[in-house]
Amino acid sequence: MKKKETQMTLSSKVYETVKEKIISGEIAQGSKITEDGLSKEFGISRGPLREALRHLESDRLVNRIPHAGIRVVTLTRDLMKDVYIMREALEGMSARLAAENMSEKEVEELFSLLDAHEEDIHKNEGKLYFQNEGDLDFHYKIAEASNNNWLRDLLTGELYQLLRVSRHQTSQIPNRPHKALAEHRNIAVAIENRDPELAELLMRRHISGAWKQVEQFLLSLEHQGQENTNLSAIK
Amino acid sequence: MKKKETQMTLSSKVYETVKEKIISGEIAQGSKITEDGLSKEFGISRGPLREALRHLESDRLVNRIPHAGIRVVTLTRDLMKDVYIMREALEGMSARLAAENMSEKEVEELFSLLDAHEEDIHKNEGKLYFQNEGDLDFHYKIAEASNNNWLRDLLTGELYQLLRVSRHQTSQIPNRPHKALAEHRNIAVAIENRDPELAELLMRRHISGAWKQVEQFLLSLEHQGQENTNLSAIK
DNA sequence: CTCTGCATAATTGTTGACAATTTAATTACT
DNA sequence: AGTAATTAAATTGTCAACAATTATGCAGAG
Repeated sequence: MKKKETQMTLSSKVYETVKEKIISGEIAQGSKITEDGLSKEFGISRGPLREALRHLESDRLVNRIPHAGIRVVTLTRDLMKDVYIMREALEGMSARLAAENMSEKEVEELFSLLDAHEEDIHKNEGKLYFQNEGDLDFHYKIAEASNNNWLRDLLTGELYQLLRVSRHQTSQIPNRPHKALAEHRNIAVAIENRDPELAELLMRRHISGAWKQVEQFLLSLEHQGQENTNLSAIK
Repeated sequence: MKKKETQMTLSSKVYETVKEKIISGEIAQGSKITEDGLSKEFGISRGPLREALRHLESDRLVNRIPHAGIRVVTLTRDLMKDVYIMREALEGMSARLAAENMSEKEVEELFSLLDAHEEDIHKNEGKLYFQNEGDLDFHYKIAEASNNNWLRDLLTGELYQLLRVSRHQTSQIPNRPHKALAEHRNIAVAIENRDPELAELLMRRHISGAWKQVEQFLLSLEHQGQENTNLSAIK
């Protein structure tokens, strides 16, 4: 499963590198990207770089305006709302499909994943990073079980990446890991029982509930006059 | 609202042209595309062409294999199933959002659109083209009313385009336009009554019902030994 | 006759220079 | 002094040549 690094095309390598820099926050949200600057930084010509930027654009990690330039995405509250609405629709469907298609073995793996997360929660009480990682792991696994390539690509690609970007902002949210884990377990049980309707319903509730928490957090930030945390460096 | 043709970039012009050629069937499904061939056909260099192909790739209209080449998408039954599942999830959500957000004026326009379709059906009894056009018009309008940029882009972009490609194969399906129109009306009424749950439910039924018809049609084709209609020109 | 290995051809990946467009800064005019 | 037009700088868009990789065809050995 190891990829031959030497055979990877330049543009795909640059794509991965820039993507990680955006997700990690090393390249700030809303900051402007110049092709010349990046190409010199990586020591490549602008050709492959442009293709990498096209790829990032279709991932919605950057916005391009013809002749004007490229800006890294800015996670406004409106954008996050769109993301969570998409997640509710797509992950709900994904949970339904998982309940229909998941093999017995995969269901077992899903439960052992949940057990591992419970361990992590007890061990790392208060360390939100692991909780968030665990949350994403669970959703990732459901998406892979959907047996629908397009759906899986969207959930584990664009949407997943934007969530990782946002995590740097929302990681301070005082969430309740036990509650989230319980919700995950209920979804897993519905899948185990081959109950597609219930699996979808529970997943949708889980995600819309998460959005309510995130939205409250973002609103409280804005009301404290810190709205610039999301809009920094626009100009 | 008119676009300045002269300001459109070459790559975007080529993108639109090739896209229409694929949708119209002028470029056959599964056929191989060479950069050199297309660039000579359009009289441009390979640079902009490659970016156009990248765009088509992210639209899922072509498949690219590194160093090996590019093939136009082939609409297998499996792919169509994925598409309709996506539509059920996303258009269902779109109908829900439309019921929440659509302005009074937009609702009126939606109903007059339906009236126009009814006219078309009576006038062009048996002319399936208009019926399909009308069907897509309705779904297009719902998508635009969702007030969610990402959702709208997906429905009116990738998914919409693939449906247009498939219409050349499925246009022979003996559908019942009055039934489809009645379902559209019920959805519109649910939106008018500001009933998001019902609007979503009806839209999902409408789409999954359409898929059952399309699937039956594709299966009957395969059983008649005409499965090659979908896979022609692979090699 | 089939399989392996090499050489050739075709295609994609990459580069650096050049052209076109937009943004800004400066100058001229009211 | 303020505004509009004009020019200069920076950035993106495009091109054609070159390099790297993969597929193809042929020759020869088993």
